[in-house]
Amino acid sequence: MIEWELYRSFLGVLREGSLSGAARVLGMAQPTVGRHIAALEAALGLALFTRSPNGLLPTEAALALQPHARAMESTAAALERTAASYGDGVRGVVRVTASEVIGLEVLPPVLARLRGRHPELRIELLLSNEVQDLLQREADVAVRMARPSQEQLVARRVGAVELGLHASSGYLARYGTPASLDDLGGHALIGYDRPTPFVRAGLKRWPQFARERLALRTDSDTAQLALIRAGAGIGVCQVALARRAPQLVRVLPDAFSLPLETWVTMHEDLRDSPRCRVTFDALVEALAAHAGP
Amino acid sequence: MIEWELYRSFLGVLREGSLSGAARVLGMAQPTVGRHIAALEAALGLALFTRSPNGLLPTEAALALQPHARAMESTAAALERTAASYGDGVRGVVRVTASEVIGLEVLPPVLARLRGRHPELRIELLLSNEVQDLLQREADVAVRMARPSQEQLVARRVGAVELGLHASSGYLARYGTPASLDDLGGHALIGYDRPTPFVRAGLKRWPQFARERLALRTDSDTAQLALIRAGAGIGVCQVALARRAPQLVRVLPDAFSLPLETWVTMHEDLRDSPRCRVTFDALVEALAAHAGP
DNA sequence: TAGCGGCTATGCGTTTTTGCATAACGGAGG
DNA sequence: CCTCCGTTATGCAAAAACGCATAGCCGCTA
Repeated sequence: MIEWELYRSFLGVLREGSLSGAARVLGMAQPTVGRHIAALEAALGLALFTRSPNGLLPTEAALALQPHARAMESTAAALERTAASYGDGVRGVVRVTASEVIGLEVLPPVLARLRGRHPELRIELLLSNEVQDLLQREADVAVRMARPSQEQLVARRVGAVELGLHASSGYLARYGTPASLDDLGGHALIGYDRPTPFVRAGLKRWPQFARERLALRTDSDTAQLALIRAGAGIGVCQVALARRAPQLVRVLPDAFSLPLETWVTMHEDLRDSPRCRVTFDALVEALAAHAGP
Repeated sequence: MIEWELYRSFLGVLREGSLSGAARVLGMAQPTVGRHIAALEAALGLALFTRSPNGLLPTEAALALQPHARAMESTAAALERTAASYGDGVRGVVRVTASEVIGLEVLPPVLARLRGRHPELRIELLLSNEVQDLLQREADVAVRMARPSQEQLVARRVGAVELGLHASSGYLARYGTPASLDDLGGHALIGYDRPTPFVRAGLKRWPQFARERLALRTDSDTAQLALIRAGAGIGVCQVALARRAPQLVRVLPDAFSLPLETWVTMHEDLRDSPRCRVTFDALVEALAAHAGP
């Protein structure tokens, strides 16, 4: 029987690339980590690393085992969070996931207010457009732009976030305001570099934003927003965000409008966890105010 | 940081219901397991079991944590099997999953022959109609009645297994042979108790097998087969199987025929593992012979 | 070329963990 | 009512794991 502790050291070495580095991260001594790796190699009957004076190089086998070890790690973390949710009182850690734009532009004041009311609450923000797996407890509460498909989730629709074309007043003063979608051809357009399925769907309705016609391409929504604000061109961003920035002007509001249904979700088992419930409610309230009906 | 070893003891106690029982299974001393549980409770900050003189009773929290711990366990097992697949030579363990009928009626001689050729090969048979997750390595090689949807799988179509209506010659001699589907109403029909999606689809074409019209209901395919063989009535089974049993007669072959595409699949990473490859090839060959074109 | 900073590997004393033996307790059965 | 079999909890000695200190190796830099 192989001790599960060995997998931890294995992961540490894999990440840090050396026994010493892993020992630092894991809070153990370097000989201990070395002995763990040796024990694991003996138990599995294969070489996991090739020793070298400036670190350990993982073998092909080690790389094949890495996903499993990482899965164990994230499962252990999920277990601990589940356990933590059984504690009562609004305290402890809540992992919140949202898109980058929401996380940077909308959540900070909400979370600040929330922590003002509950100082013992700790919040971990996971900003990513990839959908985290709430069932596996990679996150506790999620803000998503799509109706959650899985059962076992508490999901609340908070309205629709409207996307629209925007530019800075400075840009429009210099290059003029387009009067129709056809006018966009002569403008500096901001859009995506590698199209996701979602973007591809949008391109069918507005082919003006095809990749080759763009003056500025980036897959970062926040970078697109920053570019629009800086007067670099015309791009898509949330109408509610643009309204708060005095220099931003909406362009062709009738010709370009894309409402995104917005949902706040969490695992149904967390319904009775005070810290998650409080966070969930705060997010629902804030996003309902931010999003349209 | 919580030691992962503690989760093992936790699982053991959860399964055995007592510290002593868990200690026996885990190969440790009972005080050790007791200390592990105490340490885990202290680390998580909640009670996992209520002690009683004849065992430990899991709390609600413990039951909530159980799935996570089980996930860690199966991941660890998957990791070990992946590691084992890196050893060369046709030796070691291969986990094969298939439906009960295939596993009981078709595989035994195949596996016996296979082990005759490779005595150091060990085989674990997982008989279940639930689709095991090959990506998570719950099994190494799978025989499935559906085209695998996931990528990363090596999948080989081996033909189609035909299902047909059958009864024993004894039954037909006593109660007569139905001449049409409508005649089935007067017969003792054998079918499913709780319909799965697959069964429900079949019911649309042959409503004669609706639940309330069945004389014998069981969700076990093998039990249905045994009932048909024993002359209990008319039911559905694989034509290829019935052909091998002298007392079985096919009924209404033109009115009832259901071909099931059959696939043998394994994880693509196992392609270079001799033991998995050999097993895969043997299954493909045997099932191609068993199934029709 | 000498020195420095990174790494791994090895001995050794100490701490921690484990297993054994045993006590204490409760229910089942004669 | 007493005994037996199962359980958990505790004390203590043995064993295992750990951390510290150090030796040795390599590459980089002055």
